[in-house]
Amino acid sequence: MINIIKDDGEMADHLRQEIRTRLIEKDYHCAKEYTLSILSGKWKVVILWHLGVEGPHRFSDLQKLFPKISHKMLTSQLRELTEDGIVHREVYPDVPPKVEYSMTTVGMSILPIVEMMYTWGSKRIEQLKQETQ
Amino acid sequence: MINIIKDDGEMADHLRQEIRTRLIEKDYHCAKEYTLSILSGKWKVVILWHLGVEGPHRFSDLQKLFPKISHKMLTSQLRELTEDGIVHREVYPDVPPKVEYSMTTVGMSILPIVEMMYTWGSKRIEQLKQETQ
DNA sequence: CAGTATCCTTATGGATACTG
DNA sequence: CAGTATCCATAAGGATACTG
Repeated sequence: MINIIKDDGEMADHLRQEIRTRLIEKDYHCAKEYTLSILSGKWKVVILWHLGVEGPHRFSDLQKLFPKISHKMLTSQLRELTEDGIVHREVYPDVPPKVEYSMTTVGMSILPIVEMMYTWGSKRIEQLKQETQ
Repeated sequence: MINIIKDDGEMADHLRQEIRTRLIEKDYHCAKEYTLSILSGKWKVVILWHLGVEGPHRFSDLQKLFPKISHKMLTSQLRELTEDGIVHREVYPDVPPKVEYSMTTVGMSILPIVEMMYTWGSKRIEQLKQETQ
């Protein structure tokens, strides 16, 4: 189901929300923009990589993986990925709370793009190194 | 050659510049981030699509293609793509000035990723339509 | 543990005017 | 035509304190 809830909170990713709105209103130029709006975000592709390749992670696991990410950023990136149906959020009725994030089927289907980004980026960085030698 | 010129101008894409700096200092977690930093930008993938599929375009051609883009945005997106070696900027000694933008070889090599983004996005949008029926 | 809420600084991006 | 430069409104994102 298209999640029409528009987050008017302070942390709204404005561009992403705009494209979500345009999607619902069938007013978008191009499907590429939708994909980009899902992947754009300082930490999203690395989060997806870890969830896709290594399996489910808890909130605190991800914090340990990315020591430089702020609490607020990690929260918002995960919420947006969940809203877009890429990531599943499982809350266990434990005390203290336990929340696990994992890839959905839709999420796994976007992983090849992330992998291509990795391959292309690696090659390009190698190329740049050669040229500066 | 890695372009080390750091644009301290007002329109600097901060995240992109940060990753460029980290790249030069060999301080990056992952090559995926570099690729994403190149493609991230409200209009970049659509610009790349048109240049890659339809061939070279003049500045004013692109303005006609995207009536909603501001002059300043188009300028900055093209400058960033040029800095990253994705797009070539050819200035003709004409009066009035003529400037033509085209894909570099490196740019063409990133096009498959843009195409995958298009394919994935189209399928996902179709899927979402089905689910809301 | 896994979040929200608030405050505040920095970055983004539109509108407009000017230039070779 | 193809840009720069400046001003200004809005959005993103860090730090900190609080909560179930």
